[in-house]
Amino acid sequence: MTTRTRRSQRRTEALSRERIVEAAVELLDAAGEGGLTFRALTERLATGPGAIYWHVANKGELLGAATDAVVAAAVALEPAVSPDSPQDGIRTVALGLFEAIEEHPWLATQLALQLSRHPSGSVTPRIFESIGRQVRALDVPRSSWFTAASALAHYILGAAGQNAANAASGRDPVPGVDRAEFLDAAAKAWQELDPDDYPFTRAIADQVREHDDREQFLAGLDLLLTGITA
Amino acid sequence: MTTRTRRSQRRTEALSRERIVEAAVELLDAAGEGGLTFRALTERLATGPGAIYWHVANKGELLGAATDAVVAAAVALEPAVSPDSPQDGIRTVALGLFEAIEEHPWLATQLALQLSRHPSGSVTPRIFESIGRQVRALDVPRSSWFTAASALAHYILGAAGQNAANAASGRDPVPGVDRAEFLDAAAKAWQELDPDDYPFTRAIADQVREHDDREQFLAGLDLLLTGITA
DNA sequence: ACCTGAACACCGTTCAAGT
DNA sequence: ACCTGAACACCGTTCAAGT
Repeated sequence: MTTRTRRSQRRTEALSRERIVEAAVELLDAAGEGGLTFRALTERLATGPGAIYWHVANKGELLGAATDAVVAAAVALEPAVSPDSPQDGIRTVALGLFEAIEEHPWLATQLALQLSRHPSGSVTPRIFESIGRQVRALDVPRSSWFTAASALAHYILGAAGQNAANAASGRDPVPGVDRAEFLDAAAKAWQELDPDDYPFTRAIADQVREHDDREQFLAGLDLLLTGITA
Repeated sequence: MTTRTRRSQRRTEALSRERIVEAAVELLDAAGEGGLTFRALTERLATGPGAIYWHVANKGELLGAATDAVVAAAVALEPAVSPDSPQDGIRTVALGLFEAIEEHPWLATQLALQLSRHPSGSVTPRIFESIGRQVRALDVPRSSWFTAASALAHYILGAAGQNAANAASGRDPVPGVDRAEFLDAAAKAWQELDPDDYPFTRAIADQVREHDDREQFLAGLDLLLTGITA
């Protein structure tokens, strides 16, 4: 069950912060939060814990750097295409983050941690900037910029985070947990709730089974965009 | 620096799942995620780890139960007042969750975990139901219920989560970290960003310093409500 | 300046044994 | 049925020592 190590022989290139962060992301992708340990990291990098601590202060900083690296890659893509409209630009940014969390489900929790606990770090401004540029292009007064950008960031990160597990199970080839089963189990559980306490949740349980995460995500985003430009 | 134990003598009441969850919430409130350990728990409950494992399966289940208990208390309050309008009802539910995260900052991360990894658990339907009831009272077609309720849940939890640290530092009497300083530091860091890379973020840095979390939260919520009822 | 690896304190969890 | 507490495997982190 343990991942086979690809390099138990001596490493050739020198260690670097970049190389360490790269390995951390790989471990997180492969086995989630619990997969990132200093022992797994030292094995993969063919080194000792002291070497890693020379380049990063502690595990928290390493998680922050891994989060920043993935977010930077996600929001850096968009300048490539010039959107038809500001609305389209916002959809592109939003989908970029949505897909980043889809590929790296551990990102959802880390994002919540980074944004709330370290707002002066690099992750928060990066996300704020890419959303904000599109907001500025929207036809809203300057005094509304901050509110609009905040609301969009909250919605996008909230939605992306909550879809993380769904999305991950959708591409996961691990036996026993595919997307249809996952949604089916949730829908079934919701339908068996107490009718007196949960009338609404029961009433929409069937829509849960049929819905598409991405469509749902974009539909909600459009509701917010409508409100902003109203 | 360690919290003084209140009961090192033998406990009088029998142990119960409820009592354990209650102690877990207290530890989480006092010292955050890191504060909840089985050792701290056994000391506080004057028992051994085996006794706790008789009532809960593992730490994950305990965190889930603590989260559910706090959320249940937060959303249970609202039937007491009957809202003037569905919009007002949604604001009440939203503020209830906002305040719960304000009082229990660890809730932000746990909510993200519960909602994404365990959607068939008790937390997700609880939140969905309290939002959904108000949505149903809104004048929107049945086919839009699910989208509207989802969008609201995403926004509310995303926003509440990202405000968690701000809010906590606002009431925290711990020396060196009060709310004004915290926001000031963030605003200052944003103003020193590279002008070429971060024009938007720099431009609104001063609004960060002056904004009120709760007003901002409600303003964003109203944008979404406008979009839903448009 | 950069790396090694043994050692430390602490963690979640188990389980034979008690009542 | 419920609880005890020693023990186990594993974790993040440190640090004297090497190059």
